[in-house]
Amino acid sequence: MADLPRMLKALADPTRLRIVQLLNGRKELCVCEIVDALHVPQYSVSRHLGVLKAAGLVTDWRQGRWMHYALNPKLSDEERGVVAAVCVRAERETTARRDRRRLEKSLRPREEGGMVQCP
Amino acid sequence: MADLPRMLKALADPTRLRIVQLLNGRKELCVCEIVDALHVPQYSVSRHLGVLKAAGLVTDWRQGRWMHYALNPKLSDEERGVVAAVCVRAERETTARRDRRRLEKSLRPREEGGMVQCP
DNA sequence: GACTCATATGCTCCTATGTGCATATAATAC
DNA sequence: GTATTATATGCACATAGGAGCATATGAGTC
Repeated sequence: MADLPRMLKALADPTRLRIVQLLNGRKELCVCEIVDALHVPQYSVSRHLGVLKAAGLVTDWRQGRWMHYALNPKLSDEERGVVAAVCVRAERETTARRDRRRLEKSLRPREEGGMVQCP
Repeated sequence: MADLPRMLKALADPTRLRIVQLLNGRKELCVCEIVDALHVPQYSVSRHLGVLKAAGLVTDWRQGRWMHYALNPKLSDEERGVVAAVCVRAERETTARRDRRRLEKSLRPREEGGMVQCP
């Protein structure tokens, strides 16, 4: 929540934009899934998630060893509007499709195989 | 036009946000009108307009001594969507109302008085 | 307890960005 | 030409931001 410039600054980075796109329309993701999807170092994803959180764009919670992230449900309608509009525009980027494909790939085994993944 | 992070970064500054808000829904403004409305040094407004232009958000053209700025008509629908959503959210800021009021004030004499203002 | 997995963070380096001042440029008027 | 008005820009400074590496923390497992 809070100030718009901070929120826009948080969105104004290619990596963070890709993260927000993945989270948009999805309930939640844990860090490792984002790392797999983006092919970006873990420390980088973690840092960027920190920025998004500081800007009020996402919330996180712990479940066992996994940290889950989701778009902040407390965002106002206007703020959701901004995120939505940005995501629509971002869909044109070539990375969008690719990230989603990789995400699905890493999501499936965790969901199918009953292994204790993100329990 | 072109890349989204650049566009968002351009929007991610309080002063530039105020400028975009003033331009949004209006045909055009010249620099001095913006300076009057924002109460910000001329060199600052000029610099910020440069950033907005470099990001493809605005276009400028000269008319006599006046430089006119307007939202870039070449923005795609998706990009207009972003700008619109941001402006909707920005309306909540207290500065929005104040800037517009000051703008009207400096606009009126130029339009009424037939003096050669922004000819 | 030791070990492993998932994630966060301290540190350094480098680059980008905003501010303020003074000054340059560009167009017009005289 | 000089003067004036409107706008842009060079420079110095301070500060923020991102990348990369190593390491710390936290939660389970054995």
